[in-house]
Amino acid sequence: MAKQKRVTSYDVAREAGVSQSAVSRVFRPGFSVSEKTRTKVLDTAKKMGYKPNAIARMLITQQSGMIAVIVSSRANVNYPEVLSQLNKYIAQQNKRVLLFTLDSADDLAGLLENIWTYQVDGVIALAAHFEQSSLEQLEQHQIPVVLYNRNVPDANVNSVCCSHERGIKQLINILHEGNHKSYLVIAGPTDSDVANERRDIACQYLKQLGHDNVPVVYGDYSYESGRKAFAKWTGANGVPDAVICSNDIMAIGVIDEAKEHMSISVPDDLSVVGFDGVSPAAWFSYQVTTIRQPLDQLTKAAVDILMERINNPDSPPETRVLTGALIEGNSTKPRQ
Amino acid sequence: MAKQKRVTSYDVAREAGVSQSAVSRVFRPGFSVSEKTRTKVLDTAKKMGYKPNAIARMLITQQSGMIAVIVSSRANVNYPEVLSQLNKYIAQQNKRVLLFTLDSADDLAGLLENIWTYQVDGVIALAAHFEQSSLEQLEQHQIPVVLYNRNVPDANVNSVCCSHERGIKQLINILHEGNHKSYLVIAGPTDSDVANERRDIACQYLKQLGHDNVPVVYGDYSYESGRKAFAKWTGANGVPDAVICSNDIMAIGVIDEAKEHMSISVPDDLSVVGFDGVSPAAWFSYQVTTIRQPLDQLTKAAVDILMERINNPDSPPETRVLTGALIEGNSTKPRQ
DNA sequence: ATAAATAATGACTTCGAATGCAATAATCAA
DNA sequence: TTGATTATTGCATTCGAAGTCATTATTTAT
Repeated sequence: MAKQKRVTSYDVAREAGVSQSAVSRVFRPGFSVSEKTRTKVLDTAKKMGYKPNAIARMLITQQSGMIAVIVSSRANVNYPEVLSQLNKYIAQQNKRVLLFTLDSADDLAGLLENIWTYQVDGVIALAAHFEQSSLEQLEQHQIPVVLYNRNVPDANVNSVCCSHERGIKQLINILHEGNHKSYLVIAGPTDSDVANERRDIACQYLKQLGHDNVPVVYGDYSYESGRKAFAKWTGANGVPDAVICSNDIMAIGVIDEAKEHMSISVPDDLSVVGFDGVSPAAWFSYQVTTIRQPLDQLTKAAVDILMERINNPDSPPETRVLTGALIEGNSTKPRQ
Repeated sequence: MAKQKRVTSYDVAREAGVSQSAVSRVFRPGFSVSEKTRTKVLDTAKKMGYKPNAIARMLITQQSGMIAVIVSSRANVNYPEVLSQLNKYIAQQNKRVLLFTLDSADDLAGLLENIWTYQVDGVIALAAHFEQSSLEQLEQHQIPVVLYNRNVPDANVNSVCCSHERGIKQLINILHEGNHKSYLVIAGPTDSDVANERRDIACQYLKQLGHDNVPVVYGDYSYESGRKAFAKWTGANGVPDAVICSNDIMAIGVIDEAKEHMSISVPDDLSVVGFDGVSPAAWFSYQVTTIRQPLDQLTKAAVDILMERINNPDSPPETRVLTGALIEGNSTKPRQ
């Protein structure tokens, strides 16, 4: 039970009667070692329980094999899943995820400095509101970055995102063609870029279709906030024909609120659409009409793009926009 | 735009006219440095954009400041949230989460070797089925481990878990006292320790209360699996008085299946209980009677215990069992 | 068999910060 | 002012593996 001392490449070298360099080469792929020494080293290494120290390797190779993933501390509803997926693909590339939490937006500069000290091979940002200057900070350090579901207009950034524009227009088309007249938009938190984007797209497109001055109320993406926002607005203004929610969970809240407290039938008296395509949206009690974000492809694309920049730092920035799939549920229905 | 060279402590030392040691000491808390050199160093460091390299520091101090978190690749439903929480508390301790994925149980030994090479300060395991031997492997390397929601009987391990026993008994008491006669247990995947534990506790306690040979069918914790398991069993055997599901999501599946395909009313004709207390369980359309796992306390406890072992390696192993809160929803009702 | 080409090896340096130790400077007491 | 204490400093070494370069062993060609 004595405190095990760490076995180093020198220990193995001595024991196997070779040089430390030889041991090192055996553990690096594609280096020239004779079969004899290779087996000798591998045998003694196994016998002594030697594994190359990742930290020392990082220091000398200047490559940590780690990818920094930045998530917001007040986690957006489906980010945990995104994180899981990312981790899966990153692990497939034989790299590791090093997690960083961003508490408030103004910590970003400090956080990036911090990330940099870890010599990470790349960064994937889920939550941060990136300014151009932050990106430059990382560029200076030659660290490739991919933004997930975050568009920085006219910046040279790698990013993947689901086309909110296309998706939201599809949803609104259904409502518009279904002859809905009065609308309500329930948007997400205003400090979220994505939430603002979804809101703006909806409002603009509605206007374009002739629905001026559509009211907008705000939630925080949660079930409760959806319920309350809907209850409060309808209490004062009556029931609209259709509610456009910035995510599925709030849409579910709206549906439940209608069901519980009002004698409003969804979809007969009220149509509701969401966004994201999370699993509860498909549950029988809700069947929300929504756009499913291609989570799997999005995360895979993010990792692909990042790997490409890591292996080939001069590749130009790339934005990959994937389109979500329209899911026509049972929460919308044309008016007579 | 030229490739920025890394600023080292030597560079700062030269520029500030002091030794490298001085620079190092300025950046370590609690070391003796005169006020004059401290400011001088800090100024030039800031001017040159110097930050101590975390990797080099890890190598020399033998402390990485990283906590390995092991998650299963086929993620258990609510692990993403657990991960987020853990990350939050670990970040509070000024440490980082390094994620590791376990694909199949037999990779564990290799994975642990791998983890060890990163010199992590500690390990939190969410998913792994740990054998005593694996634990010894880490113990040899002096790396403290905390198991999350995983009991290794008569092993000296640090662990936190929610008392399944107490919770499930509470749920069953409600059903039993509510005069339910026929039961069905829908268990989780058999390769999950937690799932098996929940199943066994339910069956044993039911037996103890005089309900022999309660049938058990299996799902995989998913909504669909809950629906199908319930549909299949009732199709062949009729509707029981009560269904005990190993998690909330399957319970929700059961409720929806009853609602959709059968003219079974929950809770009038059928009582359903779940486990976990995930948010959808509280939604108006379901209101599942369940036990809420104290996620926040569990994760906090895990991190606390780990930090204690890191700072004081000789602390004896500790198991902290937290009790979940019973939530009486609207999915259960006493029989006449 | 011998020159030429190739493969394998080891000595030594490197990555960047931390720290033991000895030397020096600053402070204090008398 | 001098010696004793204490606070700062710098030198040199360390952590553990990787890679450069020159050297030696091996293979191939002639």
